[in-house]
Amino acid sequence: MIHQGEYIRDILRGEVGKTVHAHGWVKTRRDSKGVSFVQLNDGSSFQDLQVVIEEGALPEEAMKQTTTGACVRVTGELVASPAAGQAVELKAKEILVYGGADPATYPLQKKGHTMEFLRDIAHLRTRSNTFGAVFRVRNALAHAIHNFYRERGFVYVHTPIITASDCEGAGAMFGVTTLDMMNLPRNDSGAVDYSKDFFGKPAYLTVSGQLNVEIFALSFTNVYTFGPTFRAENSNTPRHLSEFWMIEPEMAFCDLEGDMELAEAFLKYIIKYVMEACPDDLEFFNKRIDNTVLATLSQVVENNFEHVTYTEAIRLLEKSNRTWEFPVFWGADMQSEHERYLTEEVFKKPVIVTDYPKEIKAFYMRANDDGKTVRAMDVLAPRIGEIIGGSQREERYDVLLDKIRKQELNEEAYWWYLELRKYGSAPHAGFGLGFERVMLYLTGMKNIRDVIPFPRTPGSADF
RNA sequence: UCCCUGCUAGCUCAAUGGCAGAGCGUUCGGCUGUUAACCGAAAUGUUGAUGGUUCGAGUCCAUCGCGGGGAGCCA
Repeated sequence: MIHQGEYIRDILRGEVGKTVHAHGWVKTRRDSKGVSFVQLNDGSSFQDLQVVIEEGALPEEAMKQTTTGACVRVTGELVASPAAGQAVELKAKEILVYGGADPATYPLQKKGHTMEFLRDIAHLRTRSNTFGAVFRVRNALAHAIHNFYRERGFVYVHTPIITASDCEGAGAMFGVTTLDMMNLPRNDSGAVDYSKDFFGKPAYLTVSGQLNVEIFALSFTNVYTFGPTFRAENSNTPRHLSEFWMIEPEMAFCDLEGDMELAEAFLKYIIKYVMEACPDDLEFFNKRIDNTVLATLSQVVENNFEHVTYTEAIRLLEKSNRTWEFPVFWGADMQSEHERYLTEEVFKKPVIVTDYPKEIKAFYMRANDDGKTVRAMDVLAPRIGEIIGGSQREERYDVLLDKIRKQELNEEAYWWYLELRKYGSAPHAGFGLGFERVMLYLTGMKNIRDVIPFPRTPGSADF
């Protein structure tokens, strides 16, 4: 295996004169009279290692197989590069071809490909410049998230992926069953008899770890989850996946102000972290994908988020003298066009909207004294819309029970959630952040299917 | 799920209802310490599928499939 110090990333910073072994996949090859140039990449950095092969230095058979897409090990001397583009290059003395790649059929060309085409070859797109950069950033972002919470004493909680409680929210859920679909057990009234199913009752893939993580917040104080989430909604947009990753912090002894403070610090931290960890990759995104990415990220890190209440936001929209496709009035849910107007035209930066009407928000959000609004907050970002949704939770037993009853939810299903308010309740708050939405923001990529290794969307679960 | 739009060579795209094209890639040759190199030549097609209209359909019509943009749902 390859150890620290042996990746191409390390070789590029290596000492001239040393003999090194470079392992990787050939990105391109250029031939001149008497010399060939092979760009080698092992995923460890955006920059390739330029391998220089003088005529006759390597066996002809091996040279024939050293084509775009081939996997090779090159042994040689690291030398200073006489040309621009790289500080050092590898002067080949020996080559081992692990696996060739027929140039006539290898689909990746030197020229740019569309994201749609690359998505169809998800087993090879990881070797392209764009997806190399995307997945290095994704990796750095995951580390940034854990670092942020660890530095603040948060406990990382693994909430369940399979859940038998259908009380997690309004999102459509995927069923999990081992029943024979061709021969379903029925009860007397003809309905499916789930007592015969694997868990003895209907089970689903989780749409959120929030309710579970609240249990841990009321024991470990500050906690977070970071894991996959599933939505069976028939959403076909560049911003939705059926399987995506979500980060959900939850803090005891915390109100909405503390929640917002953490959300802002969190976004700034992870952006800064990735900017420092992946400068080459971000520069590539800025050059080839979206030339506003770097400026936008710096701007977010350096400035404070805007804060408005829902009521103020509605007033701003009403004052705009625009004709909206969806009418604006107090009590209406904000639409994409409204969010975009606020973030892209009024404030031109992330905006935190708070205190929404209780009718358009979830039952567990803490009621304000005005009787009309709840302590909810959405962080809206230019271009991608809602990136964080959170709230202070209703910690008062009677108020929560009343809400569950008024919304005609299944009171019994929430028995343990209610008991958390009965035994040692505490004010607490949290939010959910879509991991891939942050990826869109960081990379400037336009489609969420291109920032996750293997996208799952309605009608599509390849690879 | 709704609205709009697209599907032609490996890729990106041309083609008034009338002979199926180009660039890139590939192969071969040339030139050059090259950087998405350059010059010349060659090979490459069930025009997404199924029906229909027509003397004749890549082009028009219908249905289906898949992609893209927008919307809804949301993270």
